[in-house]
Amino acid sequence: MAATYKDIRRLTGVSLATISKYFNGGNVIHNNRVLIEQATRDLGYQVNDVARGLRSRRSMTLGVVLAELNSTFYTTIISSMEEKLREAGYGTIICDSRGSAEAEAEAIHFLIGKMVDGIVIMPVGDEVAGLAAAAARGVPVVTVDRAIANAAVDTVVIDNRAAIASAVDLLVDAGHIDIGLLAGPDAIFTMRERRLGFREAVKRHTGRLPRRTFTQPDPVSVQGGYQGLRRLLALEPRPTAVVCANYEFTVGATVAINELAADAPVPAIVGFDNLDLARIIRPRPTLVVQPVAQIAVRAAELILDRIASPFPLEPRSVVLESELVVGDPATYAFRGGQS
Amino acid sequence: MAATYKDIRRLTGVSLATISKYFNGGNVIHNNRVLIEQATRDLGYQVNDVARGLRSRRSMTLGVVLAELNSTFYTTIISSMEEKLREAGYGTIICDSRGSAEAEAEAIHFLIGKMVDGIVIMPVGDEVAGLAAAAARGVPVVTVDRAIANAAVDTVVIDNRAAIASAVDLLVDAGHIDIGLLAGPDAIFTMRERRLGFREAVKRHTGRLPRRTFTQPDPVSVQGGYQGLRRLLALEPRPTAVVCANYEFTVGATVAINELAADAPVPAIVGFDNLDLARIIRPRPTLVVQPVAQIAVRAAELILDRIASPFPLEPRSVVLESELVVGDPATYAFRGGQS
DNA sequence: CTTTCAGTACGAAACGTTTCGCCATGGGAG
DNA sequence: CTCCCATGGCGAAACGTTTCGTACTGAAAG
Repeated sequence: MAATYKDIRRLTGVSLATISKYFNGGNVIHNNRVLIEQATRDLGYQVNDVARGLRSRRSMTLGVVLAELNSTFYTTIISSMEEKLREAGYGTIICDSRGSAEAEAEAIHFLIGKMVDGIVIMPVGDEVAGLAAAAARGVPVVTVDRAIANAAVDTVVIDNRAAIASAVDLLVDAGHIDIGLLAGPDAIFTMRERRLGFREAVKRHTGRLPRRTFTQPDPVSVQGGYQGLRRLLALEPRPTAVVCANYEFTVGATVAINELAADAPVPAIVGFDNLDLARIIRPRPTLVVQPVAQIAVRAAELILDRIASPFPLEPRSVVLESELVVGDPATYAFRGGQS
Repeated sequence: MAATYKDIRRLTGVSLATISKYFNGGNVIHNNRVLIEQATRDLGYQVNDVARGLRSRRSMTLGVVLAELNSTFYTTIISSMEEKLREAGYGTIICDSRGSAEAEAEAIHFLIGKMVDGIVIMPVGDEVAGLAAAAARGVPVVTVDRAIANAAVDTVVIDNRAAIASAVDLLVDAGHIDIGLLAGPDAIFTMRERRLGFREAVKRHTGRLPRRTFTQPDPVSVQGGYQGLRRLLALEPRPTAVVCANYEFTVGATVAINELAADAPVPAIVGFDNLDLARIIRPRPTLVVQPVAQIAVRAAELILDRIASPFPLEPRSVVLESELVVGDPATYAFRGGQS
């Protein structure tokens, strides 16, 4: 159905080798160039990347495995990354692991079968099952957002401890002492780091470790943030401020606060990610904002670099800084002790 | 580097044809089956989909072209669709056209080169440039969310007129007469349909066509919704209610309303999409909610069906209903005439 | 007037599968 | 005991490229 080099040869008399050279930017004598271009137009010819990939062993396709397609944070990263990769000529196959390590391993298997030239992964847990398989086939891997225990892969993360510390600092400055944390399980890199950062920061300020933390098993759930905030508020003494360790928790906590009885004391709150949120919620919340576009761009750079490099590179690790976007003072002010 | 059939043959003595049969689920005598399985394990063998795709002319990969990866509405659809497609054994290559018809055509070109077995597209405008090329190569196409003028492709859309009408009905019932519309340009199918539905509904109720509509050239922009609402409110007489024709506009309009002076009359508002929004904004807004998961599933079904069908099918069109999720009465109540 | 060399062109052999046509085997029907 | 048919196996030829080694050309160098 679709035209091939052979059709072009038939129309032009030029050999396959020369046609290949033409389509790969090589030098071709003017006359042949014109002939090939004419034939290409006449036939509506388009290079078959599958055949090309088989022979050249480069599929010009990258795989992306992410923990949750339904999360703004991840899709924003994908969006920037896809743009960058396409500019470099690469297509992007996206797989959603839905937070399951098993699905993640399957996805990697799948991508290897598709002969992707590299894999960008936002890992579910601390171990990624398919990593050995990828390494065995020389498929480079870059992890994003979450680091992997002692694996020789490139990594892009933010400084999670500093991120949380900046939130704690603000709250302490505002007069809060009893601060709660709403985070996911320690099995998740970001949650563990943020919890550690939280403890460090609280200890640094108060000399004591915090007690008020709530761990929600499902990290990417609005519902979890909702319940978590309610649990925290049920504690005695009740925390006067809460830090939410990711976007979904921030949304859930906001919902819960919205539902508080009018006379109930509203806790101060600092959330995570997604600046848009700051614009639609009143009073304007304070958020730890990650440099999403940068994360994406750096990840793309790392993987492209590694693919291009003729010899194995040392594993590299990029750590980016987050920013605390301070909202309406009413949302983080200290309004006196517990009720 | 990676093992091939030849390696398996070397270890087992079984012919390539039989090995192929095994990996395609054919009948293989018990002894051979065991041998092949053993060798597969020993070698860490995995089928090369690129070679398979070249020979069998089925790449088991689908392309998705969407107008904006940075839009919850689209990513939610992608998420459900990817799951469905993967279950059927297909990988998904995602391309973001960023609202540009040119990028859209490029994306289709790119996908055709990758020998995708089908393309799901959320078109930018009323014409899709690459459609002919896809048809010429027998690559089936399904459009989602937006229909395309007289093209022989399958389509999944919602009943946009009814969707908007349900919003207008609610507002009219609440006592509003002077209702504004915040929509994007008519070049976009959904925007055109929703505007038409709006006019029809208003006319049906009031006997007159509405005058208060604002068209924002950039349809997927929060900023546009923000400006649009301010423009509408600057009109004399001022509309007492506003319908927002998509998600981004709804967010933008909400921001604008949040910024209204405390004493300024707040217009009633009905928005579009993304139920999560309803949970974090207080008072709870009224939203036209599209059946996102269903849209995705139906689109996946259509494309898989068409790929599987040995003979060309009639173009099919699926129209789904949206749902009006009514929020806090305060957000749509009529509070008297214009100021 | 030969030698050399840069610039191109070409044929043929890959790349790792699937698929086609043909052959061997063996058990049941006649 | 023969014949048939179902089952499974095999070799070889694709699929549409890239790439390797070789060969041609004409102009510059000797």
